[in-house]
Amino acid sequence: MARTAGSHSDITGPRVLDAAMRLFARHGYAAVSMRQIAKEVGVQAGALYNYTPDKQSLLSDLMRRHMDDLLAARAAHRHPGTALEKLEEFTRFHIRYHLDRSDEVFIAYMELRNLTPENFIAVEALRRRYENELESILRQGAEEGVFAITDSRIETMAVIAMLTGVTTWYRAEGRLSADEVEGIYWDMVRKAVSV
Amino acid sequence: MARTAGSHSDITGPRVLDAAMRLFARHGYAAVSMRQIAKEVGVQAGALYNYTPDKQSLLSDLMRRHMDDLLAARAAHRHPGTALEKLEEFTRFHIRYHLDRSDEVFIAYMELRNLTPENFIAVEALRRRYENELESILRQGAEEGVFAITDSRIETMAVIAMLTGVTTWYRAEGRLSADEVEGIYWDMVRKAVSV
DNA sequence: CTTTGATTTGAACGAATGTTCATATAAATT
DNA sequence: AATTTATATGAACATTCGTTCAAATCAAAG
Repeated sequence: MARTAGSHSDITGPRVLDAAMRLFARHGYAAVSMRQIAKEVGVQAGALYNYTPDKQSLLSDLMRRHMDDLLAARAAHRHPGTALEKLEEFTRFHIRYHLDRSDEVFIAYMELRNLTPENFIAVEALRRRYENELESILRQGAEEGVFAITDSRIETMAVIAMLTGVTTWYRAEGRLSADEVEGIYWDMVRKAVSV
Repeated sequence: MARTAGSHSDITGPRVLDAAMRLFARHGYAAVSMRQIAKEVGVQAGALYNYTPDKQSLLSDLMRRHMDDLLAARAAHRHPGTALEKLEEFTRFHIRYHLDRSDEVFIAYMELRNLTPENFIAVEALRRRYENELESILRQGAEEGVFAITDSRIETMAVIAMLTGVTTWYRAEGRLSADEVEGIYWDMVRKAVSV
């Protein structure tokens, strides 16, 4: 018996997913070859198959992990309170979380069509659970009489689209800090859904 | 001399761009082969090169044409008026236009990274011109004292992201008509930027 | 040091890629 | 009917693709 601990797979394994994430985010899943990923890791293409059964699994693993992490992080931030308090918390959480992980977010939104049907269904279900968090906040606000909700599903999608869009233009070295961006978006979200 | 009029290229030419648009929107530029496009047109792959110098030109032509059409349509709708009137006009125009051309819009937002650097610069400049239309409306509203603008560039991007997001979930056969969707989004946009 | 087995290499596989081109087809002018 | 030329074919090109696998490598256990 040998090589149970201290083997390279502990190191190479994560690096494969890491390289795949960076390359998929930059060039797109279909445009990235297994050989490019291998080169980024510093290994031959054949070695990748010790860590993934195929290329498709790299993509679906990245997506599932992202959605799982997002849902877990969100659950950790959830507190009881008024709808307005919850909405502010959700807004600030969403922006902060997405700014910190622009690569994962980019992949999660751009590469859905490159998922196998079954993988797509699984990832879509996780995404739907996250969206439902916001929708139930908006519904609570409507019951409290503080939010003007015509169709809670549409308002949910509109708010999420607005918030997630921040990843397409925000640069850490840019004019505004993440805190300032958070504040501006929170102002807009609050006004957009308020009565 | 022969074949100046009535030749097949009048028919095949547009069909090539049309097939490319549909397939790029569905599967992504990198995932679509010239042979798939040819099959959709009902022709052999070699014949495509009577209508495009290469695959990249198909993408950049689609994008430029879309941005040109968008800017021209927008120019045709532009009227003098208050900032609020202009914003409503912009909002309704944007949603209506984007709902009618979901394939073009999808490509224009998803395939930017597959453009050659020079093509990217050209398309990005057109997109920027369109965004500037909205930004100047927001600035006018700030001067009039009716809009609360902290950073006009951010508010511009936020509004556009929210509006464009409608293409990701709207289905013509769905629960709501385009008119109803327009109305809901206009309510949200107006409130989001108002003082 | 030898053994053991996890890890990596490097070559090979068939299939698919974008593009080219000589050849064939067919429509419109002469 | 003969000629001309735009259009399309179908085979071929050099690469690259995802994936497999026997053989080499190498670190830890005995």
